[in-house]
Amino acid sequence: MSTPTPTAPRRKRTEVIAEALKDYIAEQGLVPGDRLPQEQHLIDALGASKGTIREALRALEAQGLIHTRTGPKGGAFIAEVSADRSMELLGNYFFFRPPTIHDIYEVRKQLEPALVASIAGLLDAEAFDGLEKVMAYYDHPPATLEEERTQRIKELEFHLLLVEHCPNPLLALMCRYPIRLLMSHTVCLRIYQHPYPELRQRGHDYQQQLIAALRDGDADRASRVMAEHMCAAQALMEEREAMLEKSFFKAAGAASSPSREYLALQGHWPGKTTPTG
Amino acid sequence: MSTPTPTAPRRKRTEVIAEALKDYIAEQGLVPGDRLPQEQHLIDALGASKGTIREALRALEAQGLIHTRTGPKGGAFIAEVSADRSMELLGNYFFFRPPTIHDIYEVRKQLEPALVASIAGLLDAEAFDGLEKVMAYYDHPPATLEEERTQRIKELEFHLLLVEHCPNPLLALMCRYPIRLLMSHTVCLRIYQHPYPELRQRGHDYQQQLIAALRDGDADRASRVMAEHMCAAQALMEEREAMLEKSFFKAAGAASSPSREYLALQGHWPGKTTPTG
DNA sequence: AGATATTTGTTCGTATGTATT
DNA sequence: TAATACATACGAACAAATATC
Repeated sequence: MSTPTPTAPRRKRTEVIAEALKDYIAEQGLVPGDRLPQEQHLIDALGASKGTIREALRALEAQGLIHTRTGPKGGAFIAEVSADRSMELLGNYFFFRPPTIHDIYEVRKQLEPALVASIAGLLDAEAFDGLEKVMAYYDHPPATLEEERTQRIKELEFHLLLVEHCPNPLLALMCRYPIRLLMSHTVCLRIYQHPYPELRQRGHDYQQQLIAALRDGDADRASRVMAEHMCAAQALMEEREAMLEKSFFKAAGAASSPSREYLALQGHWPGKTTPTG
Repeated sequence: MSTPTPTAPRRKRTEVIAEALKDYIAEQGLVPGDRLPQEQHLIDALGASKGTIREALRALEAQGLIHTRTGPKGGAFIAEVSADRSMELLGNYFFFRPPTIHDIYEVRKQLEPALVASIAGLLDAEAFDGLEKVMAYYDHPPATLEEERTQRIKELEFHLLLVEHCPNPLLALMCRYPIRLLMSHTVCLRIYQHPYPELRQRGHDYQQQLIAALRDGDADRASRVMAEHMCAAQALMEEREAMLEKSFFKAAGAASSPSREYLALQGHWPGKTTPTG
C-alpha cells in the first residue's frame, strides 16, 4: 500500500516526522501550553533516531509552533504563534520582492479605514490615554534630526496601538504588517532623517480628528478621516521618495549591522571549542 | 558572578547557527539558486557538530529559505520563498485565532477592489482567456451537489487568477490569503455543499461585468464592480452561515486529511490528557 | 548503461547542560 | 547538596541519492 506519489521527489524522513507531529497536534487538539511526548517516546513511537526527531522539532520551532525547555517537566510545548514571529516569516517572502513605498501605502489606504471603523466604540479611557501619550511625542516641531526620526516612528506606533484593539485578527495582522515594513524600510529611514514639517503637522491634525471621531463612536467619520490621512501621507511620502532618489542616486552603504558569528566563515572565529579530543 | 543574565534565556547553539547563516546570506548578498557552504565546511568554520548544523539548516528550510539536494553539486540552496509556503506559515498564526467568514470578507471587501484597479490595462488576451475558461465551470446551474461545490471553488479560483497579475506583491499576497482561507474554511465547505442558485448567478454576472471593465482598461469601473461583488457575496455568505448554524449545531467531524505515517502508529501515541503519568 | 565520487540523510553511543525535587 | 529527568551537543559510521565519467 505504498502510495508511490508519482511526481513527489522522495520526501525526507525529517519532513515526514515534522508533518506527523503537526497532524498529531491537530488530531489530539493540543492547545498552547500542552506538552508533546518526550524525545525518547517519539523515537520509539515513530521509529526514527534522535537526530531525525530533533530536526523535525527544530522545524516546528522555526515556525513558532513549539518551544522547548530542558530539565524535568521540560520538553516540547505547543506555542501560540506570535504576531511578531509571523511577520518575521512574512518578511522572508518579501525579501526578494521588496514592496515599494507606493505598494505599502496602497494597502494601508484600503485597510486602515476599515480598521478604525472596526474599533469605533471599543476603546476605553486607558486606550485613549495611550494614544494621546504617543501623540505627545510629535505635537511640536522636532528640535533635532534625531527627534525628527523618533517622531516618525512614534506616528507609526500610534497606528500600531489602534491595531491592538481590532477584533478581526485577519484585518489586524494585515494592518500591522505594512506599518512594520515602514518602520524598517530603508527608503523610509532615509526619508525620516530629513526635516518634514508638513508631514508631522498634517499627521497630527488627522490623528486628533480621528480620536475625536472614535470618542464619539462614529465609525463612518473615523473611517473617512483615516482614508484622508492615508491619502495625504501617501502623497507626501511618494513625493519625498522621488526627491530623495533624485538628490543622491548612489547606494549608500547600508547601516552596518554589528558583525556576528558568521564572520567565522571568512576566517576568524573566537576559538570556542577546539575539538581536538 | 551570580546569575549572569537573569532575563536572557540562554540561546541554543542551533539558534545561533541558524541566525549566523541568515546573516551570512544577507551579508554575502546570496540570491535564489546560490549555494551555501557544504555541511563539512560549516562544521569546520562554525565549530559545531554535524547534528547542530543540520538542525540549523532544518530551521531555515522550514521557513522556506533554503532547500537541499544530495549528491555531487548538491547542498543547501537559497530559495525564493513561495507564496504557498508563506501562506502556510501564516496559517499557523491563525490556527488558534480563526477568522470568521465576516472577518475574511471584511478584508476582501477592502482589498480586492484595489486589486482589480491595479491590474486594469495589464491583462493580455491569454489572461482573459484563462479567466473565461474558469468561468465556464459555473455559467450554468449545477447538476449535482458535487458540482455545486466545484463551482464555488472555481469561483474562488477566478479571483486567484486576478491576483496573478497584480504588480504589487504586498497587495497580491494579502488578497490571496483570504481566498485560500475560504477554500479550506470548514464553515465554507459546509455552505458550499448546499444548493445556492442565487450565489452562483449573481457572482457570474458580476464577474462578467468585471471582465468587461478590465477589457476597457477602466480601473474605476472594475473597482466599483468588485466592491459590489464583494458586498453581495459577503451578505449572502453571512446569511447562509447563520442559517447553517441554526439548522445543525453539532460539530461534524472535519474532513479527515489523508492518513499519514502517524496513523499507522496511533496505538503508540500517548493520550493527550495524561497528567505526568 | 554502469561505476564512481561527492554530498546530504540517518543512526547510534556518549557526554554535557539545566531545571526540578 | 545530591539525585533525577529531560533536552542539548558531539563524533563516528553507514545509508541513500545523484552528477559525472
